[in-house]
Amino acid sequence: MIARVIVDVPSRQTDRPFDYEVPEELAGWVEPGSRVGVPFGGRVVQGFVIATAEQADVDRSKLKPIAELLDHMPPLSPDLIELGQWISEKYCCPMTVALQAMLPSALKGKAESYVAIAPDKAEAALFEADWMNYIRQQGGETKLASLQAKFPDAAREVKAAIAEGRLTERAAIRDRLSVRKVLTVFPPADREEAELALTAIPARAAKQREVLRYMIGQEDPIPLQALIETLSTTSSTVRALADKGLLVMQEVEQNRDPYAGRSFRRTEPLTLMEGQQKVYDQIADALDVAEPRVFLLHGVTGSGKTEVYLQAIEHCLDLGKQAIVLVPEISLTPQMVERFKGRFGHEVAVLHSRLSGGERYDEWRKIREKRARVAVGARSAIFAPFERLGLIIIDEEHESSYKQEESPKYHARDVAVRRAKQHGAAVVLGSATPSLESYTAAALTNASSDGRGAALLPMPERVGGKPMPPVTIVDMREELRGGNRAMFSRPLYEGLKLRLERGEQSVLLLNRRGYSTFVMCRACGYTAQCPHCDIALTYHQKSRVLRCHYCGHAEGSPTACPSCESEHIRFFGTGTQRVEEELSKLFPGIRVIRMDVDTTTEKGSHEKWLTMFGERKADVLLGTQMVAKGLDFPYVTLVGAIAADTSLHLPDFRAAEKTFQLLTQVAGRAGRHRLPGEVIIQTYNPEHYAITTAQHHDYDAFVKEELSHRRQMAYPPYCRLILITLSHEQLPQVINAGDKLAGLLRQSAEEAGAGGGGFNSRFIEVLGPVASSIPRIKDRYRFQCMVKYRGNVDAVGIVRVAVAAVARPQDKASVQISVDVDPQVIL
DNA sequence: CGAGCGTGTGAA
DNA sequence: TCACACGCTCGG
Repeated sequence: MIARVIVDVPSRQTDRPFDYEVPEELAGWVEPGSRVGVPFGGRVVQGFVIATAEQADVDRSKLKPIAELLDHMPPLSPDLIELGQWISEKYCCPMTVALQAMLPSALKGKAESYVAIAPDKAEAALFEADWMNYIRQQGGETKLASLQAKFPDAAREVKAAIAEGRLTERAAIRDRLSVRKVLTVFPPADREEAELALTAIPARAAKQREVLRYMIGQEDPIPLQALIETLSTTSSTVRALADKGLLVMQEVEQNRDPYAGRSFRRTEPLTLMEGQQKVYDQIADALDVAEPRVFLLHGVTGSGKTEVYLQAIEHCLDLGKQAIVLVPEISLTPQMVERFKGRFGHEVAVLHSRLSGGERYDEWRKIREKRARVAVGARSAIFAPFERLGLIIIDEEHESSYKQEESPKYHARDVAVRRAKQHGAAVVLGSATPSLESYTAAALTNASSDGRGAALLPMPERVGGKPMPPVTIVDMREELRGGNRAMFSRPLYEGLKLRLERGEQSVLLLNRRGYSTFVMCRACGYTAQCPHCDIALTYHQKSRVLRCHYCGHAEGSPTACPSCESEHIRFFGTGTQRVEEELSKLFPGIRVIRMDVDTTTEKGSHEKWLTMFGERKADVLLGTQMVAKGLDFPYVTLVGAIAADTSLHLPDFRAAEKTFQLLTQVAGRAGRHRLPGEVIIQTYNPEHYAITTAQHHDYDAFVKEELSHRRQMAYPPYCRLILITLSHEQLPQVINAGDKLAGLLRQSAEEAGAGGGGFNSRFIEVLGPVASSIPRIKDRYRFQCMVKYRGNVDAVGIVRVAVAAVARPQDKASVQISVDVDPQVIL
């Protein structure tokens, strides 16, 4: 038998299957999806079997055998292999990168070298070197790495021994992590016999007696460690009993359950409101017919989307299928997990980035081994290895965290639609502020109603008929004219004061971390820049350093201008740290929790701060966009956006969309319960449509305006985009490669017969090369080309060919090229 | 990507 | 004449 193997060497020229002989003894074990170790170019690497065959692609004598099989159960199923193929094509990445992205990183094995004493040379005891003795002690074989560590000076001798054949070398793939095993003690099988034996234990072995007596009274096996602790004894006592055959000790597989010891209160389905019921019925119908469908659930904040999700999942499980729920990383809080665990108990597997590698692996195995039927997780949970997928829910579908920034640069929404197609599953995209891509897909579908695309499910009312909180826009230019130069406008100041007096809570949003955004000399105009990136340094008050938010570079803050030596060097712009300081000045004794990347890097800290806030141990929750999402606290009655414009002027065609979404989301945090809420937005652009429409919670008005802008500028959803970024340490190299790439792209575009310009059904246009918006990051210059296209054009294919041609000299000095396919309209 | 090989260069 | 450095090719 032949196996087609994708080797784990992520490069353009090895991105194709290689054929291997399947050894006789593995014939029944190796199947598509198996993970194997194979000899490749003089070493052993990890690989994935993507197919098996009888006939090889190449001369059979060239074939090498598979060296080892790495798992009993193939980690990939055929549908995931197919999905990997699709990802690799669509997002322009090597197949192995796509496949690896679908698995927990624990399954990324590295080759390890072992050396053994050659069997026929075993009598060569003449070699009484201490390293040789060491190998013998280890049972005749040991890791080369540990030999190197213990006997650093023996390198020459060991090498010689291998060369002469006195030692044999073998390579094997070792996983980063394995199943955790715990030594566990089992109660005696025959209690009467054990009782009898108890009397036979000598009087001086009091501890042994105690242990045995305890174990006789025990129903379940308990971990050795726990036993030792409860009876304050030692392992030798227990071992002695085991040696006498009175107790059994065994390695037992242990799941690292991140939610162990936490009980979740079981919840029952709630009665749905009329609006919810209508939406639920449509999803349930789709589940019954088991055809691929996409729904866009447009529900305002607080409209009860989650309950609809839960009941849809329940229906899906009743049909004998499984479900995936994606939520943005940031809202994977215990509260969120609790809702799912509360309804579906231990059948829920939770996958997110704050889990340790081992925990993540164990949750994944729970799915693979069919012990879980619901997966709740961030982006990568879309790859949960279910066999009969019935339903995929993507909550807050507009969130940008569904797009992976590293290769493979996939968008979970697009992958979800593709997976649903494979399984005949339904996709439910939920949001209060749907992305324009999804919204137009739904609008087009409803117009044509041919069953393809996305069906729109509106839920315009809040549960309990709660009104949306009133939103006040404060024009900061007016404030300035009125003589207020502070960061808080008078209305926001008054609002905060009132909340403090009433003992209510406030949430403040500022999309800039650090203390100040830039440092400038008032005398000569010098600004502190990062020496490695073309970006201003941010001052951090606590550590008193200037830090680059792109590469992490840090330097001491200057007291005098490094350029003109003037002392008029000042900090400008406002970051979260500065707001915190200002709050303490204005309201002495105020309790502020600041949440940004600087305060939430520690594991569990995010959760800790939110719990504190929920227990009303703080008056104000101040943070970057992470405070905008999914929080639900009854005593929050004021929400303030300190500088709504921060995200409005970013060099991104989605800037207005992101601003609208952020403001709408954060506004939804206020007054969700008994106490009425209020929202204050400070801005220098009070008449901008992203802000005025957010003020009135008017999604439709925003979309109308934004779509007309997109149409004018020919941006998505009116076209598709591919952004190609080139980077290199040397500027001329980047410019050169950029020109060459753009030339090739234009040539292919022309050959594709779709000339630029206009809105004809087929077009492709190449823009650039131009310097990227941040022209240098980490000492690398950056240029970019953009490909805009519409209709039936294989733009990704054209890009792939052009990139391959430019990146040909594959030494490490060559220009790095990254291809970023913009999330596409679902159809 | 990385091992191995061929070519070329330099020092004895 | 040999040692090593560099770059290219190829891997099953």
